[in-house]
Amino acid sequence: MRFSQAFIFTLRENPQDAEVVSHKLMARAGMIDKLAAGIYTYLPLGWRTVDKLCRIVREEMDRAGAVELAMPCIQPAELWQESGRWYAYGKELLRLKDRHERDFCFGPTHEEVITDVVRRRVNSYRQLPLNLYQIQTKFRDEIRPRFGLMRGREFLMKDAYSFHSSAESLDEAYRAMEEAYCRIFARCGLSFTAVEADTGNIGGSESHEFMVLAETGEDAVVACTCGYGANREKATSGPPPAAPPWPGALPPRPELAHTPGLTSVAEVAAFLGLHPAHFIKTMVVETEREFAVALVRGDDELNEVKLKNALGAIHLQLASAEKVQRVTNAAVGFAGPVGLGGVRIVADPGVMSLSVAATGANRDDYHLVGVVPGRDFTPHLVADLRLVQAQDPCPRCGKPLELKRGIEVGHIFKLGTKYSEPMGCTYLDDKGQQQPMIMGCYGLGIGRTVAAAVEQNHDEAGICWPLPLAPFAVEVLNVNPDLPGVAAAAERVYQELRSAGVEVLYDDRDERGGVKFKDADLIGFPVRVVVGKKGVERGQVEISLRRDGTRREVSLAEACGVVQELVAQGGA
RNA sequence: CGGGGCGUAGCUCAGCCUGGUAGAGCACACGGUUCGGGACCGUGUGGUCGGAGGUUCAAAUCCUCUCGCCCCGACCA
Repeated sequence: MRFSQAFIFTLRENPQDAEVVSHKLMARAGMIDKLAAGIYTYLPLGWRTVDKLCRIVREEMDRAGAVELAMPCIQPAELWQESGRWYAYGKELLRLKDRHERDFCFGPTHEEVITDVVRRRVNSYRQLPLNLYQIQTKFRDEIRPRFGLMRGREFLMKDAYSFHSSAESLDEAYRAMEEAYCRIFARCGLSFTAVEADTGNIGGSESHEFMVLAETGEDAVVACTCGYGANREKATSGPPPAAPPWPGALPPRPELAHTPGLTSVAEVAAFLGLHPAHFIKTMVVETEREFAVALVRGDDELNEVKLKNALGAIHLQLASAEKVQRVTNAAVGFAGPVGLGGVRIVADPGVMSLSVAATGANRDDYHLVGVVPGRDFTPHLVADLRLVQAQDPCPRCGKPLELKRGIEVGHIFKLGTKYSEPMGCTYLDDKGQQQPMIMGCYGLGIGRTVAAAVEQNHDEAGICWPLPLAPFAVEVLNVNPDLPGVAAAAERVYQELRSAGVEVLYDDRDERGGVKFKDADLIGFPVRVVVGKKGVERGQVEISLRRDGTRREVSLAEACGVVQELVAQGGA
């Protein structure tokens, strides 16, 4: 491909709305172009990279025994009503009507469609297991799209769905997908980790996320040197340090303490001469069907996802001040479990292990001191509600946990029968009994993975593509296009590389050398062949690597061979 | 949805406070000098100042409404 014909428009400056490096660099390199919030055009260079990733994904999916198909992006509401998600999904689901006023949605995911496809054809355990995948554009009307391709509304995703007649079979497919994902990300040159994850609204029993570690990641993950890793939403820890001994004598029953205007644990603790760990932090939350109260130790934070799961809720949020008032008869900051009725109370084990504690009195400007869990109140449920902190002991080995940030590039789930059951996707087992199929689903964000690759592979000058994702492996840079001898030499190298099957871009533009060098660095071709006047006079060209900047002079005749070798070595 | 910010040339922005002929750099076109790391000089093209309404002799500038975009939060296979 010749640069002059390649539709490449680089930007000298960062677009005004770009926040993270991947967005800035991909926009400047002329790979993507924003059309609307969270909606992007892949320009030719960007599309080539996407295509590279897709090929890798297809190879690994095929290797793992999955079969490709393509489902519609527009889906009828009926299917979503069958699974129940038409009602469970919020505004994130883009709903539309056709000219007959029939309801449709733009698919944010395809469990319903694939389940329908399979249920109408497969009816025997002999036809299982199955694993089907597609690479397709999806749309989720995110509340807040941001960070370019990292959180778009319209985005490309590979999604695979497997169907089984036994948990063992599902497990096999799950492991195969896990391995395929590792191979995919490794082939892309990404440094990543797989962590345990919450299953969210998709549902299911087991779930792992593939995280590319990066400062700009939107997800918090905890990791231990022993190999334990989990999304912070899901992470557990060993027992945190016990609260310090209670100062003074244990009162026979809770006593009121006047704490005017003191609403935070830290303030009240300081005022009463107690440690924050002596407190029971009491939070009122609201789910789609009830109010509930969560209790964690004063020095801990609430993990809302854990609470949501403990309550069996789909949506959960902290109650507004007005609703807190209604539930506790007090302003925010004075809630406590003692004497609180009419709502379910869920306590973290850390709260129950306090021998004595202080907490809100459900009365403005008062706290209770000397509260004994189990004596003065009894929660309806005790469950892990604690948000894991850095330095907490690892739940497996006890060593201190690390807190990192990651970009979620893949997510795999064991769905079980969450879709097959309501949608009647069943098979006859070897005893002639009808059973719902056991399902798994496996997502991989294409655009997000590309963005993550840029986050991990760039420098001051631009992108440093890992060779497998580079839009072109090699650029031939003609420094003096006006000199016929140089042009002929560059043309020769270009043609030889092309004939050799190397993906090469020839910068034949009538531009100054500096402009071409800057563009080459920005776009980030792993290998560069510079053809210029001085070299050509000696029959030499310069070959350099983007990643480490190393250069070498080789003869014109050798150039193609050397480049092929470098490409074969991975361009690094 | 709550809080904050921004919409002026293709791009990045100044001008707005304090109303009075719409600007710069880059890009683009032409001429010349340059030519291995985003060249220089000259000339030129290009703008319903996001939109609607209002105040005023006069609005990019002040007021109201509206749309879009960005950031923080809540939210999220």
